[in-house]
Amino acid sequence: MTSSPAGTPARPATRRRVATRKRLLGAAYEVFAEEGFGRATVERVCERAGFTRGAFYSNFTSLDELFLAMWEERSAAMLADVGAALDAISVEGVADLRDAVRRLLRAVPLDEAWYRITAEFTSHALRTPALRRVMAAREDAIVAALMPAVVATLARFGRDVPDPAALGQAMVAVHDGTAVQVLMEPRSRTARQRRTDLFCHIVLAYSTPIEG
Amino acid sequence: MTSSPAGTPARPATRRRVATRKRLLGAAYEVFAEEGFGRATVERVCERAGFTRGAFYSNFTSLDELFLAMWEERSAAMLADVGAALDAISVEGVADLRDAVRRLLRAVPLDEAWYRITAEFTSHALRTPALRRVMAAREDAIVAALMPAVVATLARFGRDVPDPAALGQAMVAVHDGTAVQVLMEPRSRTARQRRTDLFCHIVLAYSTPIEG
DNA sequence: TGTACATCAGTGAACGCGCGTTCACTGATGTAC
DNA sequence: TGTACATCAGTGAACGCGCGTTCACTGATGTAC
Repeated sequence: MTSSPAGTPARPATRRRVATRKRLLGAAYEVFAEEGFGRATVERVCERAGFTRGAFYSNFTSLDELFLAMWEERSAAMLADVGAALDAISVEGVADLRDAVRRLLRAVPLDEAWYRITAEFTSHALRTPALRRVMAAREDAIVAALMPAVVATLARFGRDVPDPAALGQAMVAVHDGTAVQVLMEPRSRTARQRRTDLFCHIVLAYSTPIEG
Repeated sequence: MTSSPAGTPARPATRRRVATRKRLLGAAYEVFAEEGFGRATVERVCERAGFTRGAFYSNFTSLDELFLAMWEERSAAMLADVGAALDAISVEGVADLRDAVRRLLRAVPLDEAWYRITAEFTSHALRTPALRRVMAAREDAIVAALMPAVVATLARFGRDVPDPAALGQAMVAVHDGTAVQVLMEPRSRTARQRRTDLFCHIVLAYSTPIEG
């Protein structure tokens, strides 16, 4: 996934280069979130990062490449965060299922900037076959990484999940679908509460009581 | 919602003008779907419609205005279509609840171009307060227009819906969330089937058996 | 129905701007002694 | 640790393109008789 081809690139270039890449990736995050994918330009990203455009071309070959690199970095980081939060929940004491769901949802940050980037990436991926595969792979990775903790937590409340993959896909869909609603009406408590309700319903619908 | 201010504009301009607007709106639909919101240009839209750029400025003041006009027209049309399909379902004989859900989903076209435009609009709306309101209003209209038929159909299967608004919001969220999944993996039957399953679960979770 | 005229709607050329992309160059960084 | 040198990384100027926006103009459309 990094830009190094077959041969080992020894050290990942110089410190300076690493720092420059990092600043460009950070600037890309902000600019893509603010302007949208189509409106983001090399010029704006470099300006935000405090470089001239030449610096960009010395590190990336296209905005697409930069966007993808940024997205992979961020989504991997977010997956790790959520995973850790989930593990914490499954260890900590939680009162009941609804409480567990509430904590789970709090663990997934409803960051507007990140959501915008996701939406942009989705649109773009629908237009670009290679990105579709990247996105599908990421979703599989998310489901694979998170479901064990979800299943474990449900087991502690006496519930078995016969088809974890189906529950995973349902949770991702419901998360995405309700995230927009909540972000569109940030003040509305109703939207947030209904989101939690919906998650509880899903979790119950996809699990069965363990006998004994 | 149309561009006429307070005073009645008598005839809606000349036939020619009406035809030009229509062609521009159609071209906008295609170009926005293909290029994305940020990459669509006045030049491309006019080229697609077979006009020079001047024609655009004679009819609209900005791409934003054209986009919004197009979106409102299309989403209203789609709402009407789905409403009609729903009414048909609630009248026709359907075997069971799952069958009703399956027909309902078939009534909502999973058109990729339209989905892209929706995704673009969502991203854009998140960045533009005025558009947020437009989008929230549209969602309310969708729920208000469709729920009566949904509730009626459920009643025919002996189920009561205590909170139609909550079910409506849940259905919209699940529709949007699963639509991406299905469009991302168009060949996968699994995705489609899980989508139907999820809808069935939701419908059951938000309704209760009628006594007697 | 046909003709003459007025108004309207889209044309196409012009201007300028922002940006993508390249590249010779310079200052920063790392290495060898 | 300090110095000399080689390489590397980002600079900034230059070029050109695509596009937004304007506007005088012309051909199309509608109206009055």
